[in-house]
Amino acid sequence: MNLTSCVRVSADTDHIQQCQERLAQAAPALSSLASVLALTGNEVRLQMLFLLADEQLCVCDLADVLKMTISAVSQHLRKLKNGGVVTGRKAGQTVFYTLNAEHLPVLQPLLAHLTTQPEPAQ
Amino acid sequence: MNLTSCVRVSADTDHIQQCQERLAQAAPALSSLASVLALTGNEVRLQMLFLLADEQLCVCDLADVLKMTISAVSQHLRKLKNGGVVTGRKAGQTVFYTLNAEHLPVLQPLLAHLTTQPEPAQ
DNA sequence: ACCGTATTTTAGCATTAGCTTAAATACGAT
DNA sequence: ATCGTATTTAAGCTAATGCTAAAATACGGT
Repeated sequence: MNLTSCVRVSADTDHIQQCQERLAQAAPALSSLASVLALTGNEVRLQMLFLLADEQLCVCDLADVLKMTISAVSQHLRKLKNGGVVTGRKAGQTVFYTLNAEHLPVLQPLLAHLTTQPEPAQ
Repeated sequence: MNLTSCVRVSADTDHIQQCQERLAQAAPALSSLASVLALTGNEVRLQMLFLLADEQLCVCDLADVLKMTISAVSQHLRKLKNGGVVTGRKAGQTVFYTLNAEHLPVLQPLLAHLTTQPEPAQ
């Protein structure tokens, strides 16, 4: 049969449409948020953001701390930069990265979960 | 040469170690957070969570609203369920999904960004 | 100008993600 | 028990992700 939806009574079209409208209204904010979250959803990048929340760091520093290739670190930073999450400031030949103000409202509550002592889960 | 780090003076080992310790301390919370964010970082799943924050929905409803295959929706829900983000309650033959309390502290501030009118970016 | 350092970029590869299709399971009604 | 509906699962395919290795760029010092 391969129906794309159920036949249940409760599937009233009004309700479905109402949901779709709510989605449509939130759409731009939602897709912007999703792309920021996709960036933070990588463990390496989340570590970077956690560190950058405290102080600006250069590519070398991050590579040292994370024990990763400079190239790999640079590629992550590029993604974060393209996503508007971090900014690179050049000082001589080294580039210092900082959290970008644009998405701080999203980032800060997230990073807050990492500094507060998570109470023993019981 | 292919150095894994720079030779700069500012790369003092103490500082690097200090960062590594901060990371190590946050590690468990950080990797847990990263996996939740990876789940929310998908646009389809973020839409689902946005809808589920308002009311519980079944697989059919979500498929209708999102105009997606039931199978695709079900697979997204499985990921969310495995990640502890949603819970499925069975009622007859339909399964209603709800946001799980466990990760609400992370989710709610995120979803809040979607309901508040984002002021025109200027 | 040349060399060395810091960073970025490219190409290539292995792994993962998300979808489709089709089959399998769960449950209710008859 | 059988049939139809709701959901899950499995297999397969394509596209995206994250890494490595190597080349390219940017910049300072000599």
